[in-house]
Amino acid sequence: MARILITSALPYINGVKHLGNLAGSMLPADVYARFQRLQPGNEVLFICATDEHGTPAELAAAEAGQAVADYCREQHDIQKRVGEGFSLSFDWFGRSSNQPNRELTQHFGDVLEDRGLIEERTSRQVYSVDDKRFLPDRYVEGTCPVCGYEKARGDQCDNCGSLLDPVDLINPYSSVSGSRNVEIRDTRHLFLLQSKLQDRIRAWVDSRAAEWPQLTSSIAYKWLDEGLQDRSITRDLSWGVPVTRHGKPRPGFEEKVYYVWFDAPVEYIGSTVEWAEAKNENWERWWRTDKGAEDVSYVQFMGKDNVAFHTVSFPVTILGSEEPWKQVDRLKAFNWLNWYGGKFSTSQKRGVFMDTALELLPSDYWRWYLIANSPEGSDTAFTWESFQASINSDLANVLGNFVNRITKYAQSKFDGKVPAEGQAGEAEAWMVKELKTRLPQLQAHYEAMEFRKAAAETRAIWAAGNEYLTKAEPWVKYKTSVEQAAVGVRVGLNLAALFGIIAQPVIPDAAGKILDALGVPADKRMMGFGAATDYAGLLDALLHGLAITPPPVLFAKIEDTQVAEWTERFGGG
RNA sequence: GGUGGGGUAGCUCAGUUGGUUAGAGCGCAGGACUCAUAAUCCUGAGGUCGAGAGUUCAACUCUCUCUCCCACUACCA
Repeated sequence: MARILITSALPYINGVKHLGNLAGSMLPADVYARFQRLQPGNEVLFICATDEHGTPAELAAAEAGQAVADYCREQHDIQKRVGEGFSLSFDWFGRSSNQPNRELTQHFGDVLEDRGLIEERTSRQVYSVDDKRFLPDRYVEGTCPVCGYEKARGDQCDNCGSLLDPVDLINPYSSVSGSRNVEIRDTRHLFLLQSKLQDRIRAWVDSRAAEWPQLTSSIAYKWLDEGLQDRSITRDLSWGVPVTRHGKPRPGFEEKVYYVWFDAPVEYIGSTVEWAEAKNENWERWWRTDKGAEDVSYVQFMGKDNVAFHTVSFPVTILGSEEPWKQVDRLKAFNWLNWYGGKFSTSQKRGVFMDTALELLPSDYWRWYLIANSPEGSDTAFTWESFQASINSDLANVLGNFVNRITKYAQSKFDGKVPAEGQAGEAEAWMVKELKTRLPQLQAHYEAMEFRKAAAETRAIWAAGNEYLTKAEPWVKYKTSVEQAAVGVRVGLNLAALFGIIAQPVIPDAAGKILDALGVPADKRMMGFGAATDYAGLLDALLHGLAITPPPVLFAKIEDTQVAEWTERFGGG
């Protein structure tokens, strides 16, 4: 009996996420969670939340003319609904602004200070008098001291690529308001002394890196090799976790909060606490190795931009606390899903966003495409043409048509019942051999979190079903021997059920329709395939005489006219 | 600039420790079949594996140089 904790990188609160965000963490995490739930005996906890603090949230709220708390509550509800629309099966979708995260973050702040890992330092920051706020580097613009470009950002010049310090900009101004009434002010902040933990973090990475993909470990080692720098973990903002010491406002920090990157990963734990409070469950047996989490296997999913924070920064918080917190075991990172060679972009409205996607097509369509073309090995391009080709071929033609043809035939020739007659022969032996090699491979790909390969293998198994029907040709045999035709129909119906079972992680809605149509009971939908599996038995699992109902067409094809319309509307191509 | 990842059939991508004629899906051409959403099945065409050099009996695979693309580079998250 395995206990598996799964977290997806937390989507930021400032608006509905695009397909790239979905493909790069929430969706594969969901597919993996669904797969693991289908393994007999597994206990799975799948946690996510909105990441709500920070400057962008404040600015987005201001732009929307709302109080930031109201804005976040509204956006959280929207993201929650959209996630449900995509059948993301979070056990809990929390909020980093909720009380549990606040208390945990303050706890970590306290403990780290007790361990001598925090000190106050003064730093110089750009302050916008008119905006009444300190400005993060990228929100300060001005003339580049290197090349003279007039719209350089405070962190980097887009023209010459130089890395900049905002205090070096010539004629700086606020990109929030455009005001030039900005000045450099001293401000006190808490610094986390990451440099002191360099060796411990490296030792920890060494102990885990063998199980991480190359993308993950190379990013972690790069940071370690460059040397961990002490890092400010507080900000001059009002929206965030208040900085406290022993439960009371910290003197001098009344107007400051913890930096969003300090509190966001803590929300993995905080969201679990929210879940436990709501469901009357025990969160510590998932997170405290002294309270039952010792045997938990913890898997994180994220885009590559998040890897450093999960392999280095957050481990500093956890290891530095010297408390028995559960650490990540396996970490799956993704590259980017691109939009016609460029990037998806919220501000430029490039690409398709989750809410809009659901208006166009059912979630299964998107889920299948984004998993079958997952940006695992490198950045991957989304195009309408390949989306159309993939859906029409894989889902409509190979899977949908298979289910349709066999159920319709059973209905017209066998009274819509699973036939009992006939003996398995050569074609069935071939099919058993296919399943015997392919199902364990499918299983292995899922366990290795190789999602493209899992989708390809799933498709190959569906395709083998069509090949089987060509070999068995019940419609030909029916003319001479109804009994022989019955074998093909029985096996075909059982294959349809099996295809529904293996489809569940990726396309849960359609899989459910198939399994319902074939009357497969809930407890017969598990998919743990291995050496002990009775592969021949899979072809004769449905009860003889069981009434089946051909489901309505499972996947409508995507027409050329739709592609043309969407290309026009979304600016692809 | 530094670091990392890529450049393999028209397109999207696999290619394990270097080893016989480099693979898959889509697309394309031809054929078969008719139960089915003109779906399915079979066959075929198509690649000097970014360029050059080196190591080796043997290189898509290892080394070096060059070139192109992308990401990260710690105060956006």
